[in-house]
Amino acid sequence: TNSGSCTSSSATAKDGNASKSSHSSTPRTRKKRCPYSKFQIRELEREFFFNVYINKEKRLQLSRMLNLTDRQVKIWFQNRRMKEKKLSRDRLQYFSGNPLL
Amino acid sequence: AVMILRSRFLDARRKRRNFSKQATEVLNEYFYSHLSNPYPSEEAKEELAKQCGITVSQVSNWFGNKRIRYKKNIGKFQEEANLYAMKTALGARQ
DNA sequence: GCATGATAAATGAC
DNA sequence: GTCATTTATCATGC
Repeated sequence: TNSGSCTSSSATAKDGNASKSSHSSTPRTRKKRCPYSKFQIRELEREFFFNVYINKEKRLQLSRMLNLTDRQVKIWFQNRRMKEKKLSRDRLQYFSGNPLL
Repeated sequence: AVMILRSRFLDARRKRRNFSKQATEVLNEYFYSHLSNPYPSEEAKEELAKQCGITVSQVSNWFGNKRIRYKKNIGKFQEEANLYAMKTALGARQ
């Protein structure tokens, strides 16, 4: 859908530096939330299907392929595991105590 | 039949339905009576969920949305805040 | 047309 | 690592 804004054109090598300035007033901008593309999601989901925990090598490889940082891929897997856990809880609650069947 | 249930579950997730008036009432009462620290404990969430007839996750969602939307525009919620402050004050009198 | 509930990135506590 | 949370975005209700 979108193309130009979030695709991390720069900062591929080092991201999130300059956080050190420790001078009293640097609001250290929280990274703006940018939704990932369909392609990125598909590849992330594909890898998640094979293994819920991703190792460092695959993470680096995947981050390069998808033009994301290691940190972003790592965090995506963390969030995805939490999502899976919540889906399990919802499924259990939904199908439990069901008068049908 | 299983497929029916499954499909109903799958699209029942993002199909949003507004909470009942009473549920919103209960949630707002808690929120505005804990305005200095609107972070209910896990036990409080479970109690609120039971009272409102919703899940704990829905309670968490409601408080998350409420906190940030209140913070973003306190003025817009001033009237509502006064209303519930009045309500709790009256409730405490008896 | 916004209000509202749910979900998706991102952070931080632990 | 988990997990509650913040924030923006999405999808729907009305």
